[in-house]
Amino acid sequence: MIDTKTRILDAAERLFAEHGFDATSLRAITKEAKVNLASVNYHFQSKDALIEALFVRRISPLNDERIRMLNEVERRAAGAAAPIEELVDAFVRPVLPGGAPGHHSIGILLGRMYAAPGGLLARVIAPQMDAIRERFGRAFRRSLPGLEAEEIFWRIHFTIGALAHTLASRGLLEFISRGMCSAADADQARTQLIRFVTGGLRAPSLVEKP
Amino acid sequence: MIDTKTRILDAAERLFAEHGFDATSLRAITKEAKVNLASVNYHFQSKDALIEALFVRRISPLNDERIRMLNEVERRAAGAAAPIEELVDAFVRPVLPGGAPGHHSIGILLGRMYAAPGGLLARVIAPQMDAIRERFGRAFRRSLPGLEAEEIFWRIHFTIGALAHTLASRGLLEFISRGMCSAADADQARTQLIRFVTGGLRAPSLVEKP
DNA sequence: GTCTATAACCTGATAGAC
DNA sequence: GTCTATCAGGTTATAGAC
Repeated sequence: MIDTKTRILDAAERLFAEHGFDATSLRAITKEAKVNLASVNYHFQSKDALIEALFVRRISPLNDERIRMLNEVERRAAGAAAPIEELVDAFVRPVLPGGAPGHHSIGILLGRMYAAPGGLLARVIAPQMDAIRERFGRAFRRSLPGLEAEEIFWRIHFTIGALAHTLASRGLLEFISRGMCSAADADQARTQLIRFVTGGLRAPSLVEKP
Repeated sequence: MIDTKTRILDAAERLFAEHGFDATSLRAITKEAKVNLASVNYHFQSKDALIEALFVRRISPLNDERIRMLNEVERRAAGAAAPIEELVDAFVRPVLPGGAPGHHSIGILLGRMYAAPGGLLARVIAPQMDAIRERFGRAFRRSLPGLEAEEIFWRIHFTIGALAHTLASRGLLEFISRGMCSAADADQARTQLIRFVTGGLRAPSLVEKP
């Protein structure tokens, strides 16, 4: 039998992903988790704290996997600049469905969070992103020597946008393609995303070089 | 004096953008708009209907501007395939700040909506996107003859992702760049976005050609 | 740690006078 | 069209027995 705390987190993750944070009540969560209503406030202090705990549980192993893949990529490059495709793969694969063990609905919550009001991003994600920013920032600068630092930040920003949209968008791809493509196809999503993003990162600099 | 209906729409747009749909009560809206609480249910039927009306008011002129710009691009191309940069510009500029007259906070709402639960996308946006999908789909296919139809849909999907993220993301770029770049710089945002997306669209096809 | 019961409050929507 | 007053129901959070 799984313990109460974990069952609450699992149920909350599932329901938040499907209906959003505000539209999901603690009553719905405790009902889904088959636990008592008061147990949420016993194990967590509030609904907000539950939401934070839910992200913290997933993000740490997810970022560990990113760093592990990046280490592997750099090991293979043997001192040379790493191929952009492989850097992008290390960055996106762990958050895509099937990319890391034991994460289920967190992708859609992550994708939604970037646009969420209320400072969730600054409060929860940002503090855990220092190592990622440092390591991937350096790797991209090294593999994209023709770009200014500012341009690289803009392009990482757009990369995260394409990734977040792939994680969280509901039925848009199916709609624009009239059903020809499906965002649920995880292999296609990853392959197409990496190809697109790599092309974007490799685009010529906007800055005239002397 | 602006009429009540418009004042409600303006106040709702502003507050929804700042705090989200669920966290904004009708009471907060009527207070901000300096109108009576009951007038919301008189002019619109419900909160959901108000949200729909709010999008409908902005999307139509915005898509008209996209088509107008596309017409101009194709006129200049004089029968040849249009340059990708110009197609992307026609697609993104009208929704970016300053790109169309009289829209204020709608960008962040649009950007957020793609990831929103509750079928808002299917209910409100999709029905108004037929002309856009048709015209831009054809133009991109013509200007990207090396790509399969499926690949083009995937890449338009990622383009919308990067665009939505630029519209709605709150402080992420500032965070990853440690303040070097700002998403509030509309000219930079548009220029960088177009360069990145154009590179992504132009990336080589994943499909082997015989 | 787990339960019941309830406090204290806020919400969207509406009835009915003007 | 605009107002007041209110309904009916939901919400988070907590107090206190076990």
